[in-house]
Amino acid sequence: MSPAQLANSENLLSRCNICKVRTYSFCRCLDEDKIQVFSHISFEKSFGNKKTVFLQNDAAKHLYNITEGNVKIYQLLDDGRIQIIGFLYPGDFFGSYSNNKYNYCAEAIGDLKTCVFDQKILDNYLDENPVLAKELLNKTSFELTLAQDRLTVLGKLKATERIAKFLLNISEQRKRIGWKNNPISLPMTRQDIADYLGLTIETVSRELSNLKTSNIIKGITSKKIYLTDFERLEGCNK
Amino acid sequence: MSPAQLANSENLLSRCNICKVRTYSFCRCLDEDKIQVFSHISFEKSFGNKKTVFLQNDAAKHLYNITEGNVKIYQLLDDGRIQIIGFLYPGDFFGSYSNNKYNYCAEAIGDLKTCVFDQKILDNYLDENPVLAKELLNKTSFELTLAQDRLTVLGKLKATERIAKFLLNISEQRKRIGWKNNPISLPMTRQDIADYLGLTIETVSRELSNLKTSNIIKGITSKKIYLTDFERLEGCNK
DNA sequence: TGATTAATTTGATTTAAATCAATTGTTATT
DNA sequence: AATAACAATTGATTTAAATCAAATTAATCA
Repeated sequence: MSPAQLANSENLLSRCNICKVRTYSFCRCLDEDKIQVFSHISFEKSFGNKKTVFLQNDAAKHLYNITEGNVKIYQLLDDGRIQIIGFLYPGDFFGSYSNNKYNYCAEAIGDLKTCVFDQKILDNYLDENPVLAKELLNKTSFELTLAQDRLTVLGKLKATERIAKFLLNISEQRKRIGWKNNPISLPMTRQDIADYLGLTIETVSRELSNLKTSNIIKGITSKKIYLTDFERLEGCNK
Repeated sequence: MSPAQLANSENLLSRCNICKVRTYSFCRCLDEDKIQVFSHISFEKSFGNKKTVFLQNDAAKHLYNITEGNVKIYQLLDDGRIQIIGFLYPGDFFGSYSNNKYNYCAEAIGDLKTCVFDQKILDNYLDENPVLAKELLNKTSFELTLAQDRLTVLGKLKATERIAKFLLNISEQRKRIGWKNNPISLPMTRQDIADYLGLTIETVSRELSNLKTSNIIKGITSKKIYLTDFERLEGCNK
């Protein structure tokens, strides 16, 4: 029997067994015995492009793990200004573990598949499984360091530096989950990049054009970029 | 015997028993039995004003909990630019739980007392105490939401809005740890505020002056400010 | 206490990035 | 393939905040 057939016959058991992101998801810390139980406390949910997963201030009932696709999480100000908090990738989890309200909106970029956990059930599960609690703590701590690094980007870096760092970060992220780090793809729009970097769409576009004419990057399409000169790109952030 | 004398005679046992920040520190989740054991895995350490607790990229061996005083954590760019990641208050913990290097520098603002944990020992302790692991996860998740809120401040808010939000946040923070929320004190310098808000010292000074002439705040001293008009101050951040 | 140094405020000018405006390129639809 | 709808780029102008420059106020020390 193939893994997929096994999945069919044994149902939830093997959803985790054939999961492509398990090696870099927070559930990776569970052994085969535990994952059988664990697979029963989550379910799959898919979203189409631009579909909202949840809104800021919604009651935070669930925690999501990305198994396929991308997500943008963002905060909205009452006059419509948007700040994108992050772009998320397979293996990232989002939602809210500890608060009763979500702290941001979450929206699918392209087709999205997620593994969904009920916050309360997960919370109970953690009491019996300190390994998982520690793994979640590790992942959350790591998220926190990323957010802190981003504070420096938004607080101190010039437009050119922000763009350069953004491109390098995406390249790194790809490496981290085992994809080749060049060329990189930008699944989000220019407006998204602007809202992520605290810039305007025009500035993003201009800075990308500058990097192109300096032969530091090469545009394959507007959403696919080849990083020609890593050294000089790194030099853009002092 | 007074609690202090008891502390002396019974040593570490009672350091936690007389601890002033225990009700809002991560150790609050431990009952009396557990805290006796727990008190042995930490020790006290004090720092004078402007003393460095650790530097960015130092090996992250310890985790600190503030029992008295304030800390600023900041990132340094190689050309000397500074971004202050946060100002920390009694009951806040800092350092790095999951990474092997600290992600920021930490420096005392005024006299500082901390409760120090060895990262590895704490990590082992968590295996036996999922409650503590969950509490740390809760606190870290909360830190993450604060950092995310700050991304919006640095990415999207105007100078006036940043200052207004900053003052309101400090007022809230005081309430959270049970102090009266007005007037507020600003233990940090104007330069620190600027480096925290992604502004310059001149802009901070000017914006504070504007708020004063609009009778929204009143300067008692340069480090002590009375919030005269909360509504209009909140109105400053749309 | 006054002298010295440091911190803060206020003013004049410059500038990086925003805004306003138009054009070009890309994707989807009939 | 032509049209429409959307996304991205490029150009001209404005502006919020940075920079440059003093002046004022507060803190430290002999």
